[in-house]
Amino acid sequence: MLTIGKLGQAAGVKVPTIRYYEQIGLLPEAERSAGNQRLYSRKALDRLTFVRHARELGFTLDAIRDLLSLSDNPDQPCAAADAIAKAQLAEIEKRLARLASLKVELNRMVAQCAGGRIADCRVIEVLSNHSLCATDHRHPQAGNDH
Amino acid sequence: MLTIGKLGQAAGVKVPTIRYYEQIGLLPEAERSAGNQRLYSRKALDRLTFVRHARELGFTLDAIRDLLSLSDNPDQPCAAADAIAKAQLAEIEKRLARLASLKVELNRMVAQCAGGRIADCRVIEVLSNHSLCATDHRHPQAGNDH
DNA sequence: CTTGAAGCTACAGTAGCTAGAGACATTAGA
DNA sequence: TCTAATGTCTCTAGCTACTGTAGCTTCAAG
Ligand SMILES: [Zn+2]
Ligand SMILES: [Zn+2]
Ligand SMILES: [Zn+2]
Ligand SMILES: [Zn+2]
Repeated sequence: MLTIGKLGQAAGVKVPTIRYYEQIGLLPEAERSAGNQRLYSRKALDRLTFVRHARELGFTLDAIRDLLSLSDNPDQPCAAADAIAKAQLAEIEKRLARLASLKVELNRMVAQCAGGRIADCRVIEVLSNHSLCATDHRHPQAGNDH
Repeated sequence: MLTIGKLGQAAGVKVPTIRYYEQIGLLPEAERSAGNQRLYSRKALDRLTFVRHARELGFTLDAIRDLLSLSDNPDQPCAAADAIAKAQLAEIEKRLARLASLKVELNRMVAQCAGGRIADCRVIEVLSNHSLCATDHRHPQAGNDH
């Protein structure tokens, strides 16, 4: 059995994050020692490692919740899990496309500025006026990365 | 003079968002009508349009605050504005790189799954075990996109 | 037995909004 | 002119996924 600190180290997750996951019901309530400290089994470590890896791949906690409960039913068909992964892939692709067009515009802005006064700054100018942009980078609904 | 609703329509910004911007001091306090409703000038519209465009390009509200105050001093050199834009570009590039590697992994996961039971699902398998990943997509600090 | 690290709970804060409640203002039509 | 519909007001709470704080208790090493 591991304490929360050891578990965190082993999984690469900070201690408060583990407690947070328990609080929101993503992880089951941990067993407690006589002195009320949380104790974790190896299985709990696997679960947390799964969570961490899915987070690193950008899945939301809600998606991870679903993935966890799917992975608890090994005999079920995996279509639901695949659908979640595909949705995540689509989301990532959407963000990639958006970021790519932002990059184009930012590059243009920065490259076109000659470095004079604010009054002549291309950065300020473009920010004031979208019609100076080359692409339609406009906000087709994004999510958050991290 | 425009009411807040007209202003929002003209700039493409929702009414509560305008009030929020005022509340956090990003926009100056608006004049008020006899009946205590906010009234905006054309200059206020320009300012809000600037904010919206900068948001669409992914700048944080803090960065926008700085850009706005820079743009109020047209005779100053524009180095500071350019630096903000360059930092934003760097940030976007960082996120792009990360998302690109996430995309690789998600694609692999999805492609490798044959669509059987959860027990054999490649999606679940990869999520359980990072060593099945092709790249090192690991979390080098990300931010959020819009 | 003492000390310091690690654990506990509970609450506040982050970014950038969004949504709702309940009251007042304005405007268009009958 | 009255009324109904829409718009606006303030205030509060909620969203994601944590992170940090305060003030305490427990545990392990020396
Ligand atoms: Zn410049
Ligand atoms: Zn633009
Ligand atoms: Zn599958
Ligand atoms: Zn991986």
